[in-house]
Amino acid sequence: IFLGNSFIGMYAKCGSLSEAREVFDSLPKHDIVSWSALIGGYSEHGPYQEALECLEEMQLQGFLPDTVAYVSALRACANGGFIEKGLELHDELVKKGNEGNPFLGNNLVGLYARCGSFSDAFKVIHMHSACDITAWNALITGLTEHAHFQQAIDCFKDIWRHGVSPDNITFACGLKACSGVGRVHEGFELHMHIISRGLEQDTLIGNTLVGMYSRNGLIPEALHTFDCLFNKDVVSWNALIAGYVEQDMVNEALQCLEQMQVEGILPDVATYVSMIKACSDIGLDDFGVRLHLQVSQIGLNKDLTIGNALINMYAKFGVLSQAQRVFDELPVHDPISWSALISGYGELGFVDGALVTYMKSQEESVSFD
RNA sequence: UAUGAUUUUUCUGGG
Repeated sequence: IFLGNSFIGMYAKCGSLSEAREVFDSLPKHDIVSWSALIGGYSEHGPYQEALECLEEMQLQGFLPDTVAYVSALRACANGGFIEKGLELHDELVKKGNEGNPFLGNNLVGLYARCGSFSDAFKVIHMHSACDITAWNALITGLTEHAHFQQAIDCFKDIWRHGVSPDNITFACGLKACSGVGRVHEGFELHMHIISRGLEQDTLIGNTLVGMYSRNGLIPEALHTFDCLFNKDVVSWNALIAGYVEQDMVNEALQCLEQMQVEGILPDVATYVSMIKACSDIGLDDFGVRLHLQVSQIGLNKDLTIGNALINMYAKFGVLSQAQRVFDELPVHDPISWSALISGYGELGFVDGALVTYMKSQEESVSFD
């Protein structure tokens, strides 16, 4: 059963929920961990509703969920936006005497922050004694993701006043808040502060700095920060490349792609997505095709984000047959894949293709926003 | 000393 649980956990973590379910169903006996691993998978990758159903189901079968199972289910609520259900679960947990568990308070703050209920998030963080730095990090992240950049920055500064010690994740969150429109000055100040604390070589913080400058089109600053990093990983390169692509500096991006491999770092999904985007942006069709070939050789043409980028690229080049082929080779589609293909047909005046594709999407009940 | 939980950097369409 331990071995079975590891398999469930492994499949659940990489999002192969049907496989996880299969292993689960094939086990003669389950324990709390089997259920929690499965719930954890559904909470992360969906369908989120399924996580909650599992929680019910395990209780029907006589298992008493522990805090791990509950916290996983709470995460499903956060990801799926089921805020009411999340509160209900939280109440159950508190009733069972779990107030002292920091996972709980942290998770609740995360739930509120992700759903945009910031006054509630603040309330919990101020009242719940068991919140730690993780809760603050979640709050800053939530504010940033809802584009409340100044509030996120203020929150970041508040941490010191509350006597909580920031960790490297906190600094990354602060920097991300400063990456929002028009806040780079604060980001620069924070950069100086980070240097004064000797934290600029931290991989997470260093990469976040490169990303902040890069996203804001401050290429010289991004490049300088990048050059100063002792240990450049694939994320560092990706952050720089994304900046170049954004500025249409495709030659520089290309040089990065070569140089990173010279230095022994393999491009990953994010690298290829940026490069494919670069090709579609400036109409570099021959290199785009070469990239398509490359990703196919390593099986990444089945990756959703890469596939979507390729569909978009071929649609822009007017090669709908190839766009369709990439689409067909994808094991799963999301609304972005569908709309990239549909608008590709539409742009070129292939009304039939657009309509047929739209009809198919409706047969699969895809919803567009 | 190896089965499960909360926060974090780079990433996809159209506008």
